[in-house]
Amino acid sequence: MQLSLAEENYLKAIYFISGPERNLVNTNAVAERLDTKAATVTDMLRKLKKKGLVSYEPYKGVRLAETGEKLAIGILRKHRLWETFLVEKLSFGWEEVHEIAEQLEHVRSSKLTERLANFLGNPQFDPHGDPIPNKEGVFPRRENLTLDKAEVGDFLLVKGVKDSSVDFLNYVAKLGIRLGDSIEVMGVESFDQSMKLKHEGSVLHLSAMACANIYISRG
Amino acid sequence: MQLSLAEENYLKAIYFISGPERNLVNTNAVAERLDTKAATVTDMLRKLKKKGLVSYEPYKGVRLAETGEKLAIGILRKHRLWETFLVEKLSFGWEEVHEIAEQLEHVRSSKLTERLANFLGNPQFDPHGDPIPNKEGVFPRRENLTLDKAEVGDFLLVKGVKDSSVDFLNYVAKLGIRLGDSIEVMGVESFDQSMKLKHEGSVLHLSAMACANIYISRG
DNA sequence: ATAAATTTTTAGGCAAATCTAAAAATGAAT
DNA sequence: ATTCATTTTTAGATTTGCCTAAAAATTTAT
Ligand SMILES: [Mn+2]
Ligand SMILES: [Mn+2]
Ligand SMILES: [Mn+2]
Ligand SMILES: [Mn+2]
Repeated sequence: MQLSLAEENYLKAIYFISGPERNLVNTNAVAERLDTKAATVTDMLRKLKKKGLVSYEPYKGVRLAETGEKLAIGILRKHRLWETFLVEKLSFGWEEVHEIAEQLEHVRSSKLTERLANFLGNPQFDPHGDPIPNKEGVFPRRENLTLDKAEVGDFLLVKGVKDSSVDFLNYVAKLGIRLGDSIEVMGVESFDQSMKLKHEGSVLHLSAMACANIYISRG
Repeated sequence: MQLSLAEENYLKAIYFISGPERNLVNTNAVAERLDTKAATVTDMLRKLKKKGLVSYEPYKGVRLAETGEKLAIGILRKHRLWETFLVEKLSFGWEEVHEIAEQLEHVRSSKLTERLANFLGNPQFDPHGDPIPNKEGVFPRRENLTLDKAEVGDFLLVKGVKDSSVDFLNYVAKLGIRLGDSIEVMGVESFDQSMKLKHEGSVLHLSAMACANIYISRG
């Protein structure tokens, strides 16, 4: 199946919006995510349906068909591999790579994808801690535990970020927090749930909102 | 200037057809190279002219304007850098990389291009021995001497291939000839100008046609 | 110098992906 | 159960890149 760039982006958008529960996705949600108009989305949904990539009933919503999901995951795999390449091999900052990977993910060559994965040491997670599906589309397991759920006295490892906006990524980088770092919860302010943390020997204060966007694992 | 993929391919096609002498390029030549129709080319030439990227007079021909040439060389730089990456880092064969580089060359990010160049050690020549222009668009010098011009007794170094077709690249690879190898001319058959060569200790026979497509330098 | 062949452009269309504006369906509120 | 608001689709255009067929210009041959 030879997809256009636009079709690939629609599949990926539907994949993300529908989430792990594979919910029905609204036309407007797709339009907003792709920064386009609802009428444009309707056109594309009919096209994707005709190609058998989604199930779509007018006014009801859309969800990925099996083929569509396979393709979406394939594009996601490429996206995250390229992001890893850019950070690990070309020394890009983790806030710079998404935009470039949005282009690279559309390069068609399964041999390239697999050679790249191998060159990178078959990474399981991308620079933001997001799981990279393997060639068969299977994701490595990751606890979806965020820092705000931790308790005083916990010793934790930083596993990823939930919010991958440039602003948040820059903020986390400025704090010196990197994936794999260990953090100890020293206290939680009951007024606003902000946290006092020990990180690399020094003490940090993070808002509840920031904590809710950092993935961690226990010990 | 934000170019479409099609526009970039036209600029590159005109660049190659016009050659180092910057000759006027015919509509049909562009159509043939891009595997499209003359009428389509005419449309695009008017568009590129309006953008100031080419000078074009109906029925006369087209040539790149300064901006157009700069852009074409920039795409060529990316193409050859990606080819180098694929061969050097991902162990692709030199006959496989052109097609993939045709896609990668359109990825827009000057930071990516320069990081990639740096990662590769700022190579001067691509896997086919073709010169890689630097960031300013300046090409490294290469003698355009081919093996068929050499004489008996010459000691030579293989510098590149003139014909980059998959067939020829496979043939040269099968012979075991690689860039940088040294070759000694043992004899030239006066009947058909085929050459008897010493390469890596053994003796090779190459047709005049093959020899005319191998770039060499003297000692 | 004409005629024939070739090249190039023009005319008219088509498919993909987008838009705006209007109509229709759905869902929420009285 | 109507009415109102929101969501979604339809209708009608636009732009880009491509096509075929016909016309026009240029080049080549007689
Ligand atoms: Mn990303
Ligand atoms: Mn990522
Ligand atoms: Mn190439
Ligand atoms: Mn090359």
